[in-house]
Amino acid sequence: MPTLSGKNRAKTAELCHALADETRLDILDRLKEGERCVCELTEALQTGQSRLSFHLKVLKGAGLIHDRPEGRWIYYAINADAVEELGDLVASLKTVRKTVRPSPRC
Amino acid sequence: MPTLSGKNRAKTAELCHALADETRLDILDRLKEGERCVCELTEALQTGQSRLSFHLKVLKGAGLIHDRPEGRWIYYAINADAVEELGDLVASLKTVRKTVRPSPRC
DNA sequence: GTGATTGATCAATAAATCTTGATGAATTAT
DNA sequence: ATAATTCATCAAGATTTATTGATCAATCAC
Repeated sequence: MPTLSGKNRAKTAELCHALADETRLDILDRLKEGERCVCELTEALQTGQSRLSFHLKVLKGAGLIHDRPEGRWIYYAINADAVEELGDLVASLKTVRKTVRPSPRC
Repeated sequence: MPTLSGKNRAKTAELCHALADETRLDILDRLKEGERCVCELTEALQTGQSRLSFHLKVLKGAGLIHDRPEGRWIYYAINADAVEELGDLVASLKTVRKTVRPSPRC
């Protein structure tokens, strides 16, 4: 349960950092259709293989995707658990207290 | 509705980037208790005012927080709408298709 | 008015991130 | 065995982001 506080904060930041890039969001968008190998993604995103590999590594490092080597190919797919964790974060942010405060002093 | 695709992608990336920093997560965690002025946050986070101001600007730029100037103080608070948008992103990521694929060729 | 406080902004530096092209390991085809 | 394909990794450079200290405008107290 990665929340805003405690030692999970670093993990939450890493998760969000992985999502903080248009190329990586694009990758995730493709993976929503199901697992894809790197060459398929390279073709789809029209970009360099090295560049794609870098972003896949970031996504994998954050736990958002996982890979499944099969012969010459490596298939990547969205990790549902990580999405759950992200949901927890949103839920946590929703527990905002109604601002009932006496005029504060600084 | 900021999803993974289309022109909203940039906005989604900005939203996630704002969350991709431990200091900013810390700020949000404090703001969950209700609105706070900068000097309160500076006190709570034990950090420089300039540094805090920078991160507040990032959060505000992403729409995650809003400010309310009152006399000498500026109160910051979480923007519930932005949290909703984040929820949409998570929902979007949950619509992952079951990987039913014939062995693909590259 | 003077002086203190709140908070933004700027300039300079430091640090992290991204991109590109090259190389190399592993697998498959011939 | 040789050659081609898939993909990771590395080094170098460019671009972004974050930190620090200084300055400035606005508000409030006296």
